[in-house]
This record gives sequence, structure tokens and C-alpha cells, in this order.
Amino acid sequence: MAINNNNSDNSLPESVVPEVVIQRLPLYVRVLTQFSSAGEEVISSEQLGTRLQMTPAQIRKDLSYFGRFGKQGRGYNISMLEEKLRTILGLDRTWNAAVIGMGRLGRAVVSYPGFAPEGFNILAAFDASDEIVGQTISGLQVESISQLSQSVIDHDIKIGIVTVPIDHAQEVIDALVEAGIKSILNYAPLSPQVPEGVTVRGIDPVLSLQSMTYYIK
Amino acid sequence: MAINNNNSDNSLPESVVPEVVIQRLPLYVRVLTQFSSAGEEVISSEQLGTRLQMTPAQIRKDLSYFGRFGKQGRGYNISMLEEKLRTILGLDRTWNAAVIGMGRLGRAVVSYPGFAPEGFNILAAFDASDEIVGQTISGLQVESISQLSQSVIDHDIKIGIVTVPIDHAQEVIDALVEAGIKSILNYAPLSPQVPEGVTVRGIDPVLSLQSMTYYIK
DNA sequence: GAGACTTTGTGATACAAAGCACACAGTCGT
DNA sequence: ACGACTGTGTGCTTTGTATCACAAAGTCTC
Repeated sequence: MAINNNNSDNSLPESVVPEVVIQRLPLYVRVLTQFSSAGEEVISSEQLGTRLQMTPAQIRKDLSYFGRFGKQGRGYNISMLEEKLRTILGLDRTWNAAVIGMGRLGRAVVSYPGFAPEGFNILAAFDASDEIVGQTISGLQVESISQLSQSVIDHDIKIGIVTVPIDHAQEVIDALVEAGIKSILNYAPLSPQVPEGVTVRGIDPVLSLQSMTYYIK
Repeated sequence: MAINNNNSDNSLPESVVPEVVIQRLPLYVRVLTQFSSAGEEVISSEQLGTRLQMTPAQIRKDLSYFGRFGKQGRGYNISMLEEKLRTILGLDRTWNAAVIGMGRLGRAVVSYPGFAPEGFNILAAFDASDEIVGQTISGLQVESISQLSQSVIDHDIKIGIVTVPIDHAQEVIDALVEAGIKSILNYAPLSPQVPEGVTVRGIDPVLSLQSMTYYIK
């Protein structure tokens, strides 16, 4: 069967690989990194599955979308697999991001030390308020949102992180889309409308809590 | 994405409802609240679907797991449906939570103003470090983790929010489970191991970014 | 280097979720 | 108060995803 899944990006809009699979790959990368720095060299789908609480079969199937990385009777070479997965995901390079909304949440995001080590660099910060524009926060000079388009070009920004209050979130997202951004991380508590080809992921702790309470009872 | 475990064997009809459905209900509640405060009284599955970018059929199916809330030819009464859904989810009451880990992230979480209005009250804060225990942060006296079990009882805490560094996350989660907590919101970048009956939801912006980069290309 | 053992990669199968389509209940205009 | 509409609730179909199961490929031991 083996539909030939090369890494070369043809401009075909739809990928054959299910989105759920893509979302699991970073999980694999993370575990591989851990095992790797623990000095291990080889790992089986069984071990990966135990760690991630999923079946070995699912892991093998997921990986089989992209190639044949394992050796029968042995398992996967950890550093080789990690590198392959990073390349597939585009994690073999760095990505520039902008944060829009420099309130409490935006400040927490720009000063969060977890992005840079993973190759995500926040290079620009925006706000609508004249009070805040011009201030320097975590080493970033806050710009006016009207500068967005230009700044996206200047800094080669590929990712927008939205931390504005809910009532401005949709318009900020529209502006990001207008500026050519295709990947948005949205902290505002709404389901934004975006055109095809734009990926949005929401970070919403309240939503998570609200679905957990169903099970306490 | 995150691995969650649930299986409270209550043979109640509710245990039959797929977890994905439960996770969508808070979304419906949110939109209903918005429409309601915009003065609307009735909404159709079509309108809801447009707003949430899903098919009307899916919304009707989801709701049909819990009863018949709509009127043919008219739609759903907004405030009635909102109330029903809140009751189903257990959002018709407040829930007490504890935050464990009072570093940068934990401080941001306890001072985040988005939880209380939704009925989630953070009543206790914990840390392992002697430096921090005893301090007052956002009106909370930081306690030692050894106090956890007792504090869970004293404050009737039902939700644990984990904001410790990754290398202590599993042990903190174990301690929460040990203390009888069944719902955990995990900010640490790992897939924790928990026994059946405990629900964990992960908040992990890096993971979200890492799966988005696949699509920029 | 032969035979026992391990673990992959994948077709086939089973299961779960989403979407369709329509009978039926209720609404609205005249 | 009746006919044209509207929109729900749901059995059935389709699509999508996870799991099973096993041949093939490789490893390890003596």
C-alpha cells in the first residue's frame, strides 16, 4: 500500500497524514529526548507505549506514515528517530513568533523561559494601548498593532500568539491572518473564525477544568 | 493530545457519553452565554454550528445524549439550555482548587483572574522550597507539600493544578492522587501516569506550537 | 550458523465518531 | 385554522481511527 510520504513539501493543501497523528509526534519527540539524555540508544514501541500510555501498535502505525525507522528484533535508534521526527515536524530549525496583547497574560508569555530552548523565539510584542506601546518588556520594545504587517515581514515572523482580551481577539486574529500568518496560538477564550490554511491552537485552562468537573461526582 | 484516564464505573447512563462530547459541552456553554448577554433568547443548531465551525447535526447529536432540549421549528431556549448544560457539567456550583508549585508559572496561575468568575476558587498554594513556604502570594499563605493531604480535606479541594518543574511533576501528581484528588490540571511538560478514575488535562503551549510547525511549509 | 527469540511494518478487522436525511413537532403568516 | 416553513431528534450510512495479528527481518546464544 505504502503511499509514498516524502518530506518534500508539495503545495498540495491536504496532507494524507491525519491531524491526530501529527499532534502525537511532539509527544514522541519529547520522550525520545528524555530517553536519549538518560543514555539509552534504542527503544521499542512497547517502551514508548508504556511511557505514553498508548498501545505499541498505534505508535508503529503513526511512524509508518513517514517511513520505516525501526529494526525488527531491536527497536528504534533513539537519536536517529528523534532527528527524523524533528525534521518531519519542522523542528530542525527555529521559528520566530510575535505576541499580541501585553497585559498580564502577554507579559507572562514573553517572559516564559520554555519557548526559546525549543526553538521558538519571540521577536516582537504588540499592544493597542498607547500607555504600553513604546515600553520595553522582557527586552522587547512594544509596538503598535498598526505596525503588525511590517514587523511580520521585518522579523520573518511565522507564528502569532494572541493574548488580548476576548473582545479584541477576533480582530487581532483577522489582522494576523491579513499579515500572512498561518499559525496562531490563541490564549483568548473563544473559538476564532479563520480561513482555510490557517492553523489555530487554543490554550484554555478554564475549558479544561469545565470538562473535568463532569467526572468528579 | 494529553492522555486522560477516566472510568468511574457508575453504570449511570452518563458513563456512556463519549469523552469528546463532554469536552465540547463547555464550548456550547460559552457561546450560549455570549448570545444570552447579547439579548438573544433562542438559538438554532445551525447558528451554534456557524459560530463554532461545526455541523449542526453534530451539535444536535451531542445534546441528544442528555435529553431533548429544543423545540422543532424554533430552536433552543438559550438560558434554559445553558442552565441544563451547566448542571450536566457540574458548573452549577463552585469548585475548590490547589496550586502546587509557586515558581513563576504558579504565581501567574494563582493571580489569573479568569478562574474565579467561572466558579473555580484557588484556596491553597504549595511549594517544596523552604524559601517560599510561609510567604503570602496573591492572598494565599504558601504551605509545604507535606501539608497537602490535610489541606485537601480542610478546604474541600477537588482539583489540583500542577505548576512544578518537570522533574518533580510525577511525584507531585502521585501525592495529589494519594490525597484523593480525582481531577488534575497539569502545566508540566510530561504525560503523567495516573491510576484509573483520575482525570488529567495538560496545558502545554510548546506541544501546540510543535504540532503547528508541521503545517507551515 | 542454526534455531529460539524479539520486534517491526502492515493488511485486515473492529470500533468510534461524524454526517446525512427525513419523519415529525412546532411556528408563523394570512 | 390551515398550509407553508422551520428546525429538532434520530436511525442509518459513511468516514476515520485504533487495534489485532502475523509474516518478515533482524538479533542473540551456543
